[in-house]
Amino acid sequence: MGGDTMAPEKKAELVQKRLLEAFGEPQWRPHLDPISELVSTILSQNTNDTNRDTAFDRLRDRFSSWEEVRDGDVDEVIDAIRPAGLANQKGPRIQGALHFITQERGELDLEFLADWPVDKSKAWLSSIKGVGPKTAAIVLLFALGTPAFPVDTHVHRVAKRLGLIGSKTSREKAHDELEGLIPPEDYYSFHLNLIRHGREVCTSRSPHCEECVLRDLCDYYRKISS
DNA sequence: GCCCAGGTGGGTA
DNA sequence: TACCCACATGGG
Repeated sequence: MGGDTMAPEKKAELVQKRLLEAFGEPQWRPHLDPISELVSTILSQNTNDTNRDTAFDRLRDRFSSWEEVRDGDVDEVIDAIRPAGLANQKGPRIQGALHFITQERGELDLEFLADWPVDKSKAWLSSIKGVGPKTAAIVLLFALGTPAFPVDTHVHRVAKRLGLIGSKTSREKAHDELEGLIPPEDYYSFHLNLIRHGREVCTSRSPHCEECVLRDLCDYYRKISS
């Protein structure tokens, strides 16, 4: 109670605690190298994990390296990634990103970003067409272990309902707001558990089920129950 | 058929 | 700056 008067930092701390109790500490999954993570994340945009993985595997099957994807026929790339949807956009964007990195760095590698300030890395990645704040943050957090907090549709929806961010805060702004609410060492677990919560508990279809451990903190719940 | 899925860039006011 | 929209495939 009093969730609406609680300071956002305090509420975020409580949410993190409850999520850890409910789901545990997420395992650090064996992540992809940064280039593969970037391609995989572009493929994942506005689609589901199954379609992303199918498209990613097809791409790896048809090309033996990212250099070949970069220099290959765009129609072949598009055809390979068709299962992910939006292939006509994602194909050229993937090739464009690989070209951009090569031109800027002289090679197809992103490890150098681990030594850059996070904000600079974000800006650099976001300057690539097809790479927005979410994709940039995923590459930085998952593949490079850099403290960036990715905001996807689940994180955005749940964070708004909890009042961690304003009800009209855009997804883009939510990145900065949420990064200020939690310690960087919590980004990984908070991100994954918030998404798990958004997928399995407070989904867009069943926004407030009985077993939600965050009910008393949820502005949306208070709204619909008053 | 309809809705949703770990977004982004371009256009418009 | 802040909305609005096209983009496209697969599963429930």
